[in-house]
Amino acid sequence: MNDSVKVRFAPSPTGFLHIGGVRTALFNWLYARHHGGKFVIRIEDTDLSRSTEESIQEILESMRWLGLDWDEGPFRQMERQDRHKEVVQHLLDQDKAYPCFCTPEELEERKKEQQKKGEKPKYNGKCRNRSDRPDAPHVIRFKSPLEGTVRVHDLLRGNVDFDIAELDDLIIQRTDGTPTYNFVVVVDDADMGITQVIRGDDHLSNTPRQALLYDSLDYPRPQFAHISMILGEDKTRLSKRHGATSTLAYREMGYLPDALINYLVRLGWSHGDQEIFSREEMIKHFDLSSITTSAAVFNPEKLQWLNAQYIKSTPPLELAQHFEPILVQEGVLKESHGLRPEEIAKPIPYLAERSKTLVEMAQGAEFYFCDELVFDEKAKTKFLKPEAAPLLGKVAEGLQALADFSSEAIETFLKSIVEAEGIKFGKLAQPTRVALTGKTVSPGIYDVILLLGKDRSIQRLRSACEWIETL
RNA sequence: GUCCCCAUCGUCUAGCCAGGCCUAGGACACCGGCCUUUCACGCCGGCGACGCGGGUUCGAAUCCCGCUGGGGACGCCA
Repeated sequence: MNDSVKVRFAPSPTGFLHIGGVRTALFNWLYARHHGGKFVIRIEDTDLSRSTEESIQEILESMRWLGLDWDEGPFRQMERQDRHKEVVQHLLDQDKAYPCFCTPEELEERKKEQQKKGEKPKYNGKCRNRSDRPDAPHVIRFKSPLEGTVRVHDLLRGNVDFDIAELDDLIIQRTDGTPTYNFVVVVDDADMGITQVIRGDDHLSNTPRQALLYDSLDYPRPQFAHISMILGEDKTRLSKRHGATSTLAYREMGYLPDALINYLVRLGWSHGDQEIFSREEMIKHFDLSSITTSAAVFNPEKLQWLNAQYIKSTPPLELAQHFEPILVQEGVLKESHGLRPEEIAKPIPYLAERSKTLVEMAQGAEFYFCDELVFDEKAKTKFLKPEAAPLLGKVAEGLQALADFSSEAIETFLKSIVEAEGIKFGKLAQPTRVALTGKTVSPGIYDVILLLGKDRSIQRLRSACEWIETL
């Protein structure tokens, strides 16, 4: 293991993990795996009012489903409070931080005034030099330098300069004694020995503040790489309205983790013209230098196409383990079905090339797994008509007599009927399809018969005939 | 408003750093055709972009400046 690389994914547990977060996690994971370094998960839960245990579990479950394994953690920042307090005290002792007694209301009012005047809203430094220490609620602010520039070196964008005058004295500890993000992120990254901070570019403007903190704490700064964000179709930040659905929702919609990962890796990263990457290939080729810095729009159609590719190329038995929960979810199978993976995998070869999601696949597999066939009413009235009955009867009879029950034999047999009757193949295939599957859409008709087996096929054909007679 | 980032087909991107090989390549989507027992798959073809204006240069998608546009940040959120 390469000790010189250690990266982290640091989600805040204030909701589910969405696509944007997954991509940040993925890039960190790939960076660690490519360099043989370590990937750690750290839960940024310092906002007590919004963090939930449920979110933490959902985030971790998402990571596991996606196969993004971590080497250390998950650490929780709240468990490191003593350390954070110690560092705050250290800053206080060195006169690099100070208590501020301004109330939120006061601050709010000043902010409004500044905005009215067209100024950048900033703390005015009121408590920066006050010498009294009243026994009143207060926050701790970092005593930022007043002038100069901070140069942040970004691995993807080069040097970015910020005017210190744009910054103000940020709060590092709240009134309730808990530390704030910009402060803990510095302390934790430094303590944990994080070497590269790869995160969304919404953090780029926080970086000068953090850089200043690193400097005044005498910590070496890590390297920074700010990747672009993923935008919704309207080109605004991903939100609940967009594709910012929970990662686990994609699982429910029938997406494969590999497809999602593959889709996401190509958002902002490329390796020539290659579109499909195995994990090994991604790890092998992943490189910060082939990352684009412009924002990417989330495109569900391409994700769906990739999903279809993965459904087609994943071995049936392997696909079965993802397919089974979807079959249950879609009500095709009962939770207590007791079927072995081999049995679940049976219809997959016939369904894979016509399914974009596992949900579609489950619907297509209904005829195979159900005991009682459910008919599509339109299909029934259109194809199960009196003139179809004799044909269906002949198919049933012929199948009964078929010694060699193979796809080829079935084909030869069905074609012989078509020839004898002097009809088009579709005239026979469609009613048969409806009789066997209840739908007008299904795998190839020989495959359907083969899949169902002789007895079930004959039984369904017969009951279709019986139904026609009741007309 | 201030600061920061970004800018190639509708979308993801290659090309840009080391200017000519670019009448700009690939992929998704879309359109047309072929295949065909349904739906698909697949195959073939088509549509479609260097935001604008200045420079630098023999030559610019590529370098520089400005503009415009988009995004982000400006929380006792992360």
